[in-house]
Amino acid sequence: MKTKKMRFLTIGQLAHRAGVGVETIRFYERKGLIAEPPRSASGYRHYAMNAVRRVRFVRRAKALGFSLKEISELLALRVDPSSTCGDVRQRAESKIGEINERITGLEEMKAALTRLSASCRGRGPASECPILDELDRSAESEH
Amino acid sequence: MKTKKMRFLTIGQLAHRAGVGVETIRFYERKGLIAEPPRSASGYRHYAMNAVRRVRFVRRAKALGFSLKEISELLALRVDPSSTCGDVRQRAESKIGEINERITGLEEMKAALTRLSASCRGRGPASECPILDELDRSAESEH
DNA sequence: CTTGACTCCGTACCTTAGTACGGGGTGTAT
DNA sequence: ATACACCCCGTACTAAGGTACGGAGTCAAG
Repeated sequence: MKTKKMRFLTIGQLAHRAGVGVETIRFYERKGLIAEPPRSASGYRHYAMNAVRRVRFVRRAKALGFSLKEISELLALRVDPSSTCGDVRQRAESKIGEINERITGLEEMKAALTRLSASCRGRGPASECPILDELDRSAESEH
Repeated sequence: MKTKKMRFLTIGQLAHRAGVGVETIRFYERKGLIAEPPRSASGYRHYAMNAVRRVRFVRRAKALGFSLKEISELLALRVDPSSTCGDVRQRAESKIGEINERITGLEEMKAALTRLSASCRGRGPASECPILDELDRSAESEH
């Protein structure tokens, strides 16, 4: 347990500060989400302090529903001088659209399940359950 | 292309009628979602007509948000004489709860993204985009 | 100078729900 | 009798996002 104040972070320290596992850092590096840091003579990764921000960026973007692939595109936009703020906003908006679609799908599932659930008084053997019956009984939607 | 009226279905016919691929049928069999059918002398699967219903049951339950594992539990309930209709309904209701949680999570993402998106007027280089800035700038929620 | 924690690397494994592949046998229409 | 569609099986691969493993090297403290 070394806690000497250093100008850089080891991979374990970075992982800890960013709230992820060490393996996750190396995984993100392989995916190109964080840059390969300089190495010590013995090959240890030495991260600058702001690497924490970078990892947290990834985590926050993920929490907003972006995939790692999309996150690396977002990061590429930032670096590319020909890309604009509008490009970024466009991505945010299309992600909102995606989320809306997913919500709609879930609402539909929920409505169907609610209807099914209401059809069942909860008495009697499962073999006669109207829920299972209806799943079984043939089939509007498909084919 | 044989369309002679038979009392059974080949795997391809079953797949076609159920609206899935042949490989999916074999996959469901491996997963225990559909029973292993009798075989012809040469090893071909011979499905009873009601196998179509079974496959469609799986597809419909999946469309309602159940995983294949959960679907096999549902199917097990139906066969188990000690299980009741209430057990089935309970599963439906806890799935509704799960869906509600997912919706809530998506609503939160959406709200956060909407706020971010509004902070960006869409002008200027991506490197100065307030959306990226905020993703970058440190960090309430984690750690 | 040894112990224990940490790091390196490559590779394999996990989950979910399939899809694809390759080499072989079968069924049937022409 | 031969073409062609269909079926068999086991295995590997896909996507996403990591997690785990094993053997080796390294670092700092006691």
